[in-house]
Amino acid sequence: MTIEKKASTKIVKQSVYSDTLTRLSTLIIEGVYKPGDRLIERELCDRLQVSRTSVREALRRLEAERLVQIIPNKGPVVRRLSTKEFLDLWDIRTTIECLAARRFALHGSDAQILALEKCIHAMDQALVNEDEHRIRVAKNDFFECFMMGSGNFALPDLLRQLNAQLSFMWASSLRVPGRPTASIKDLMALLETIKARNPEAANAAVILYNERAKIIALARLAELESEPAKTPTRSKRRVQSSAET
Amino acid sequence: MTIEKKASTKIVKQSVYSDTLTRLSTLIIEGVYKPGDRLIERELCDRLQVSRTSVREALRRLEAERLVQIIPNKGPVVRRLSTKEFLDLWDIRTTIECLAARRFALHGSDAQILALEKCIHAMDQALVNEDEHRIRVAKNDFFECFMMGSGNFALPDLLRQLNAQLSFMWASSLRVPGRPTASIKDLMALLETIKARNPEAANAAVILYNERAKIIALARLAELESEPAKTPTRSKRRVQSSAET
DNA sequence: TCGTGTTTAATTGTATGACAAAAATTAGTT
DNA sequence: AACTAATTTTTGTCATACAATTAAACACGA
Repeated sequence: MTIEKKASTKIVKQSVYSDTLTRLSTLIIEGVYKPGDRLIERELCDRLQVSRTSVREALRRLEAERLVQIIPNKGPVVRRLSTKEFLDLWDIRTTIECLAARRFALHGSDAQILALEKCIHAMDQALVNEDEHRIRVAKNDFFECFMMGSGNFALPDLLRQLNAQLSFMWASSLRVPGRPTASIKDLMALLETIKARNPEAANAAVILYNERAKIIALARLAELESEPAKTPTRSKRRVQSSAET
Repeated sequence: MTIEKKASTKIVKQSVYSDTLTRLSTLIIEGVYKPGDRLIERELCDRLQVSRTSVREALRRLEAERLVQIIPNKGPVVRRLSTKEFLDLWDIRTTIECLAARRFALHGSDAQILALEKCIHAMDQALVNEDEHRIRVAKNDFFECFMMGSGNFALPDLLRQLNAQLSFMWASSLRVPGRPTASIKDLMALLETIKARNPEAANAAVILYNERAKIIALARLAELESEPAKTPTRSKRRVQSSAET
């Protein structure tokens, strides 16, 4: 198995496609395009300065990752989750994390445990500073560490995909006052079970942590579902101000 | 002003893209293109009679689903699994199935249980007749039922994706004499636990069944790894008179 | 004002041609 | 056979085209 090494100074020229993919998914995950929004191809071409070919290839990829839904003859739309779909995904995510936690507790190296601890602290810091961007990065790092520590190399990708789908509430879960601290505590507890090399406890810790986070997320979801006065495909030209229903 | 009548024959005209996707993934899953094989775009265009545009979009999709790996400047290749990767995926699959089994046992309707039973019988039949194609169909049906019965609508897709990745040994696991019967027995046992509405037993049944199947799969994998006549280094290939205009 | 049918514009789905850059193959030379 | 130069394939990307479909704008009668 080859492990790729990235030289620090080396600026890797990405392909137009992969570049487009990254930028587009960022636009979605960061909420520039919101669930339900149409993604008009030409508009994306303009914004990203790439050809329709590349945009479409990126869209196909995002469709596969369920971030975007491509409706025949109508085009791509940012995927919107029903509460049911949300819960289904959450359940899977929890299960996956449980697997990771058990394995981490069993096989994780001390170095990996240390790395995980650092990630949690970084996240704590970011939360204290209320730095939205850093929080996101820290969360990603945490999950990356968590999954890698499990020793199952297919997990990071899978979880990344699940998280992307759930991303619409990601950035927001920290807006709930008091929650962040609680989150960190939950993660600390998880860390302890791993340190103690106790897979069953780790499993339980993940469930607990996910159960609590789910409640917040559900609240956020309800909030989202009530507010969206979805503008019917209007361009920048006109702004529809009237609210119906 | 043409009034379309689509009453009896519901032949839905698929898009070229989705058609291409299906056909291409079938070619891979059924082993026409084997792990490691290069997928030359123009070749695929010829074979499938579609434009490069559509082929490339389909390939991007398959890349996202990890059936194909697109190597920069080299092109798409049918993904090949190392033993480690295989085990990692298998572990995830088992976990996912466990989740499904527990939920099925808890929430599955009687009708769904019945459907599952039918699927198992259909599979049994197909195995007895040694009808390769029907076996594949039966397996798909079984998993579909199994996942749907769980009530988690995100599961069928996820499992389908995992199975596709593991597909290289799918068709073959039944070649091992004696295994099929054992498989069916394992599934019957699982069915019983679900009927008994016993989630923990169902969980255990899935683990058992997966553990046994894994052994077969691993053997098959070793077999595959030893035989491939791939040419990693430069090899001289004799070109017989392949003149062609 | 409100449908409701019609015309017009925007958008998607797909194909084709083009071309530089990177790889693979062939041919030529030692 | 080993190495290198020349040639052909193949990829990655863009631009253009155009039918089919959908959405928007418009017009008109109730």
